[in-house]
Amino acid sequence: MPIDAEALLGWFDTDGRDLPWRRPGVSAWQILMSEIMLQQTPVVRVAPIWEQWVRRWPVPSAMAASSQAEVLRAWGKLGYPRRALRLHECSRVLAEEYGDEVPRDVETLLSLPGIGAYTARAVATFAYGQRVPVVDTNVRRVVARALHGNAEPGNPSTTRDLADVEQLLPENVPRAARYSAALMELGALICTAKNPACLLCPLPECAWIEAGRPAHTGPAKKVQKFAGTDRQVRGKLMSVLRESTGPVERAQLDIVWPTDTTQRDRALDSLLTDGLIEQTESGLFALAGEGSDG
DNA sequence: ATCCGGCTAA
DNA sequence: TTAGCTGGAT
Repeated sequence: MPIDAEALLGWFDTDGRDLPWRRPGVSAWQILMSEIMLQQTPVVRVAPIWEQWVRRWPVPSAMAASSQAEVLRAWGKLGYPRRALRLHECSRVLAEEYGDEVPRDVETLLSLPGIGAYTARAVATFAYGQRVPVVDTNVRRVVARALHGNAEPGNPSTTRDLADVEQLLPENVPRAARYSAALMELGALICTAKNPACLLCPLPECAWIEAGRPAHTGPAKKVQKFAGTDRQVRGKLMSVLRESTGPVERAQLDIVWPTDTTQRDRALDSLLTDGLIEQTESGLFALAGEGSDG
């Protein structure tokens, strides 16, 4: 049972969000920046940072000319700062090896740092209007429900979902690109994880509705903890270095997590390993690339 | 508590 | 294939 393109696109025209990276004239590089920021991060938190970044780094070479520390500071509290580091590296590769432009084909996009299965296809579709299946968490949920009649996606592999969406895409290329955006939008606004707004859903047919909205069967998703984890400690350590204007003493870092010194040391070490921070010759700590020119 | 337009290393 | 990675809003 297909997901009706006419109904979905009509709804997207009237009810789709006017997101800044969907405006006409936004470059592929700027769309790529938005996609990296949107990985695991809500739209409302990304939008203001993205607006700053498109002005500050309108082309890859502009970002490549900035230091890692500058990029990490501008990243602010978006979270998962390894994304910022990879985007910076990506900008360097684009500037040096691709003539300061974003490649169009999925295979090449996949080879770039920080770009995986979702982001490569998102850029190919949203920046270049190609007919490529784009599968994110929203699309997986919509397909699981409307197509297969399941409350939630089953296996974590997206291979099946890519094949499903490939089948769903309209043959007309620009129409297929809009269909992908609309499918994601439906999952973000209507077919949400909790309390889906089925009464507002534009789809004339939905296998999940027709099955009586059965509950999810199978293992529950693992809950991702945050409080008390190394991630929280890393976040606190990074915050100290972001807010400082230069290298800081070890003691400045120690005070943000005084309880568990073993965990604190482990977190600090992992930041060094990830290349997010560095230690100066005199033993002070700083954001990566703090000393390099930008 | 739960959810965000995932990627990478192992 | 899975674990680990951030932080804010609801």
